[in-house]
Amino acid sequence: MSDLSTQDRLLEAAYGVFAEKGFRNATVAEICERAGANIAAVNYHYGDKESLYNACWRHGFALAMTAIPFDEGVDASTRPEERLGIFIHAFMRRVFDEGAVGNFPRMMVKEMAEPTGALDAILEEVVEPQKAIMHAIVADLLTTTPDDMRVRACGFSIISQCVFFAFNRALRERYILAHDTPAIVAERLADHVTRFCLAGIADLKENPA
Amino acid sequence: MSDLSTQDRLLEAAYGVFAEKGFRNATVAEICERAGANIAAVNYHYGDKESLYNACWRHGFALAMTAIPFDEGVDASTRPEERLGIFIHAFMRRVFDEGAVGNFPRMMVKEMAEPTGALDAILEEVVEPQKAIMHAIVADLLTTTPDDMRVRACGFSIISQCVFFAFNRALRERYILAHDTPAIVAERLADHVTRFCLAGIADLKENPA
Amino acid sequence: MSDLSTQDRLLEAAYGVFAEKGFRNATVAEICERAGANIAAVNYHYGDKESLYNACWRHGFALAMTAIPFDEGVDASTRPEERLGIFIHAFMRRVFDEGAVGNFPRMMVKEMAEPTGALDAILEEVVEPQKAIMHAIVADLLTTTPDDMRVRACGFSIISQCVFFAFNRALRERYILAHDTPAIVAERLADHVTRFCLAGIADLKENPA
Amino acid sequence: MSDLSTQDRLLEAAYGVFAEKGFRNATVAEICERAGANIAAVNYHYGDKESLYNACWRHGFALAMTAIPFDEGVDASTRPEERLGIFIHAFMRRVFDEGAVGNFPRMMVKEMAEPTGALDAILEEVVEPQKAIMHAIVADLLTTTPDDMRVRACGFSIISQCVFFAFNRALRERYILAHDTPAIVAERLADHVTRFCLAGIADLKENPA
DNA sequence: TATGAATGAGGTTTCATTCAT
DNA sequence: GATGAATGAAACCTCATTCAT
Repeated sequence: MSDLSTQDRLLEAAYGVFAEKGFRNATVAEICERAGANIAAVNYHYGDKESLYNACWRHGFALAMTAIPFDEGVDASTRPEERLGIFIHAFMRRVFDEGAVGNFPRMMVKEMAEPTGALDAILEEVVEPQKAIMHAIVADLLTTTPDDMRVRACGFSIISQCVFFAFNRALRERYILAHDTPAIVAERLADHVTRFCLAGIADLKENPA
Repeated sequence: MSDLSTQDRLLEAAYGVFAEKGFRNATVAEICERAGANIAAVNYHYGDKESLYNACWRHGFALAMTAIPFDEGVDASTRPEERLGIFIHAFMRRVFDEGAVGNFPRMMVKEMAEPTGALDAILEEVVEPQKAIMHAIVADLLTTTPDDMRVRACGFSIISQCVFFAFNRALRERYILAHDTPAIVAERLADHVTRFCLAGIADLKENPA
Repeated sequence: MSDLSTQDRLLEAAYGVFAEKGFRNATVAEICERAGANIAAVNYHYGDKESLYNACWRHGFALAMTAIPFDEGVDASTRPEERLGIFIHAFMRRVFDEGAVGNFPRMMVKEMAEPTGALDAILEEVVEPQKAIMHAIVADLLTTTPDDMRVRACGFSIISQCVFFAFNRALRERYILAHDTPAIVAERLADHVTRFCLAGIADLKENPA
Repeated sequence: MSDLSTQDRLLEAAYGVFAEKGFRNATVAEICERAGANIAAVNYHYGDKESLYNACWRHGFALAMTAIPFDEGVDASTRPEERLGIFIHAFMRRVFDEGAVGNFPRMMVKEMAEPTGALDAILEEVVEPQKAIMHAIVADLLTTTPDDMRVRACGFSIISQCVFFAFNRALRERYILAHDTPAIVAERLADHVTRFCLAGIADLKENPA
């Protein structure tokens, strides 16, 4: 087991299983087994499977935000190009993390692909804050406001690239050089995406449609 | 029902259900019901649920490729910038299609997020051919060969943006202006992605790392 | 088993078990076992336990009404005293029936004591029709209309006596001479109740409050 | 909570829950929650759920007998007609009581409808004493002895009417004018039952079968 | 060729009870 | 004297698959 309480062991086990299999494919039995707990433990500590799932969202969100914040080293003097790079690098490091932090984008992608009833709340509480940060940066780069349609378009371009490799391990293994560590791959990919997007944004700024 | 054979009605029904719910969440009962067929029909005609799922992949792939090919109007004289635009527009039109064609990227995203045993074969048979087409275009743009690392990087940037809105309807409705038809949204988004990516590729070409 | 279909065997088994134990105390497992059917049979044939319960109500109602109608031998010339006797005797025979017919009042009493969501519909569909018949008779006896408060009062007095011994076997065995057959006991008790009530009604008629 | 000991709070809570839901439908968890006690409190203080149930019977019986005795204002000179009226009024007041006293007939009816192992003891300890009192009155009215068959028959007629509205609230609300308070309804109903039964008994006395 | 009935494995949840503290 | 955590049995329900016809 571990030195954690049963309730916390359940949370960690569930977080891993949900990230790996999604809500429906995950079974309470497997979660309990991984946590070294009785089959009825989920019900006792969390009421039902869905509440445990919600608890995992809160747990993962806090974990990811704390472990890899989007504004590390950022201050008033940081240029927007740099801030965008920091945002993308942070996102990419999360996605390629093979531990608890990486489970968060994996849960995200699964929820997006096969939404449970929790999707709306998640979009609101998890996606919106991150989007706001990123849109502010892009608006700076375009010297416009966050509600500019071009900001939204660029925001989508950035996010979609950041999210892509959270899909599954097979994808990562197949399309990325396997002889580098995930951390290095994340770094290189983030560099690429940052540069790629900065070029796209610059083009949009210089030549308005 | 329709004038199709039971076997074909099952295929069409299953294709829709799998696209909507993914493999595990789809039930044989619902598929049979939608097909106006007996509960035993799936096993009778396809052996088991998984074989039907595989048949849906082949069905959807052929359908998507035929209905919206990647090279419409392309000939030897078409410039690579234009060919990339055609590729991206075709992809986006598939993703935003609300009928049978759109089911294909929806199945894709679900399979990516929660892979079944079929993932490897799908990557090989479905993803690789599309990737080859697109990598050839990008290689042309970069005046290099398709195995160039920069080609792979740009390829990933392009694909990830094309795929994003296949995730789910909630995402589309939340992040895209709702007062336009899907076809118009697809068009605009494809324009944006094409331009955005061309700028990124041009940057990579002009200033090699 | 028997020569009935599984669906019908389930219905009969469930009818008996619900009458004996009430909705909550009855288990799907026991019903299936008694019916010689698989544990999943209830779900297959009736959807869920509650729907089977509702089917039992319809089954029992039809059975009781057919086997022991309230108006046997009644025609236009039958005097209300006699009609009341026939009503009470029929009711009492149902209550003391030790077979399928008797299960109906037993289900009734259990539903009354520990209502499920079905109570309201049952009161409407089962109780009201019987009440209407009986109130008409009492109104005749009192030479008034069925909505007269005295009719309602007498109706309650009659019904409560008819229902009482549906409670449980222990009650019947303890408070009724055991050396007579249930049929004979029912007969005697019905005679008593008829006479007792006619006297009460007559008193109400002769000396209005 | 209250100033009672945990044990007594459990008893009161359980008494209410058992009366409302019956033995099986009541859960130990709800009882403990209502009592502001720990989930293990029932087992700690009473051994198991069934023993607590038995304790509730004793509690409720004492409560009902003390709060609304059957012989209030009765002395040697009280005529049997009046004594019957007092008995019926007391019974009816219990049934229509909406507090702790009313819980007793409610438990009674539930136990009758879905007997637990406790039924026999309850019949012996609870029902028999009340029956003896009432039979003595009826025997007086019939100028006979309590073991006369007619006494038992009339006793049953009386009791069944007294018990009826203990079934459930839905019944009361549906069949009784709702614009009167329960206390007034009980009074009127008791008047009716008393008169109705006296007439029935008188008839039996004057015209022996 | 096709079906409707039937099944067994496995899922989530409920709940009285136990146990270490 | 009392508690909170934990448990095992058993309940209902779902679903892909099988089988006799």
